[in-house]
Amino acid sequence: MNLHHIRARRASGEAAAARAPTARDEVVYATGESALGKVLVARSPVGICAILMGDTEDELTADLAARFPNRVLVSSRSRTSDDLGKVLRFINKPSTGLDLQFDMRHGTAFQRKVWEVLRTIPCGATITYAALARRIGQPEAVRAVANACAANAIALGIPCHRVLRSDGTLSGYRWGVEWKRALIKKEAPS
DNA sequence: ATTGAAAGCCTGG
DNA sequence: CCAGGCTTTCAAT
Repeated sequence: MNLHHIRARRASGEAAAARAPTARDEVVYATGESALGKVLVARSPVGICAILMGDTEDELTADLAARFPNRVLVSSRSRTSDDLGKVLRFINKPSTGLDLQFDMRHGTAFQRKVWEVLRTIPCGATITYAALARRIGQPEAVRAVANACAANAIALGIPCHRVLRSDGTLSGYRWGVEWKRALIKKEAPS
């Protein structure tokens, strides 16, 4: 295998998907304005690795930096405009879905199990923490499941806003319960 | 109906 | 190893 092959595999993202993320994997990001507030979208060579919400750009980039401490962060509107567009469109009309590839390599094995199940919850539907725990085969790990939801960096893409308490009430949300309430309302079947 | 405590289990420090 | 969390269940006001 020569240098060209190596370069090609790196560029394809497939090799990157197989290995653990390294400092060589740039994280490219940009922020935008949605109807509900500011949003940040970030991608690695593998896919979208973060979708964050917040009130100010500083807050958003600080959040990103905290989640990816030893990666090179690159602000680039041009390299993220497609992604950002999709996310903003999704917020306006969630029923259209979010067609993006995700990079969930950060996250423990347990967390990824939870996130995978979460991705199967369709727009307009909700699930309970207890049911989520059952689905991953660990019915007792309810509280750990909630923590896994809280650890999710890919808001909207991994729809942890569709998780409610067993009594049907709205529970916490990393980005504030107001966002959660607004998203669920927007997704509710008319 | 409310409140409190304990259980159960993954994480980060 | 320990403390704590986007929970849940159960017992006691």
